[in-house]
Amino acid sequence: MARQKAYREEEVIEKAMNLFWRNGYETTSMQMLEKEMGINKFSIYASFGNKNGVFLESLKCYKQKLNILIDTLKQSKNGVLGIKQYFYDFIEFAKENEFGKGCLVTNTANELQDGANDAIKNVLSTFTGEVKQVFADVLKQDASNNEATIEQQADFLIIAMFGLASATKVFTPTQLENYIEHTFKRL
Amino acid sequence: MARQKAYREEEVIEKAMNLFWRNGYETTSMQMLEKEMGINKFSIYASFGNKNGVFLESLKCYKQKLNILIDTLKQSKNGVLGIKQYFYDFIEFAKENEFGKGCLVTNTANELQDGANDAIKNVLSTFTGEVKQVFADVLKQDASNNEATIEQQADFLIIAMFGLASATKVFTPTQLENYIEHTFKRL
DNA sequence: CCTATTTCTAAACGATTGTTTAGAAATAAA
DNA sequence: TTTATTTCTAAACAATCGTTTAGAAATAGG
Repeated sequence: MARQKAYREEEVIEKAMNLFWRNGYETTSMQMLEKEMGINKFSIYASFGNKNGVFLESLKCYKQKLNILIDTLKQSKNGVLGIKQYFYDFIEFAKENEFGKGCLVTNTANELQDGANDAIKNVLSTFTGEVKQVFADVLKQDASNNEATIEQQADFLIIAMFGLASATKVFTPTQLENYIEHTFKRL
Repeated sequence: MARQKAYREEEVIEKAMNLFWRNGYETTSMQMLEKEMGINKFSIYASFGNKNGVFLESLKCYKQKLNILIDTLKQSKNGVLGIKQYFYDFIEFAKENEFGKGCLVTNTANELQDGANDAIKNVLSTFTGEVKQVFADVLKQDASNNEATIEQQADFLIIAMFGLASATKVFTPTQLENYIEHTFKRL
């Protein structure tokens, strides 16, 4: 063998993920990634193939971080109140300054065009489906919900969550709180 | 005087607007604008200054189109049901193929970074404020609503609308309908 | 018709994009 | 210490970005 890497891939990919999270895919250039990750373009390409590869690994990294919130939701026994708490937890998770930076997945969905990379599209739809399933499982805790209403409520909540994620980038904390309270008022 | 323009600015800006609406600001290049608007780069710069100028005019054009829906809402006498109808009207307004293309304003808000153009930022916040005010005015039709609840409901609805606009790009018509029905169920 | 003025064509501008590459620096194994 | 292999630096790649410009084409007023 020979010379050894001067960086750990899990460490630099987390820095890349934060850059994509704040700036989006297109706005984040290889030059910015070089600077933020602290390694040369050569090393980036050697480790991740290309910009798309860096992004796909960043999505994995993001999912790991979000899974902490989702696991908390899975373990909650408060039914729909657990989901409400997840909404609040997400706001904290996405907080940057006064406003938030949204969700890396929904940000990407918003930015994505029709001709976008299929691998990325797959990650996005898989991700959304998984979260919706967790919502549905939690809603099942209330035995009075039949299958059809659970499906409808889960669909409603995943779109509400999608909207909230985008809203964190533009609306004030008070407005977001107001939104969550109204969303769960009669659910 | 001398040679006359071979195009009408209101016509070409509508084509530009549709391009921005479908593709976003960054993804839309001057080359694409040239092709879609049917005029040369020179003419674009002569008429609108630069890419940002084209975009600002496109936002005005978009607002004119959306104002038709908003005027309908203003004239409705059904209280919150008028707003619900506005939500449905918007989905139709944003429809492209199976999915929608969102709202040019909210798409831009999602795409925008902190360092973005101030003129654009102003248009966005002004626009959001105006729509929220229309929501509030309509909610006042129900005399049982006091000022505080009107403010809260208007805030809730503007975020719900913001989320719906983004959601049209990703979720199916059935899911969107489900979302609207749940949103207005107990309002 | 001539001239002044404007629009249009088409090429080029410098900067930046994502990606590649040649060669120096480093290090494990012989 | 030499050698083989890998990482790293730094420069360059072609393509595209938004923008500018020189000159041809067109036309209203003299």
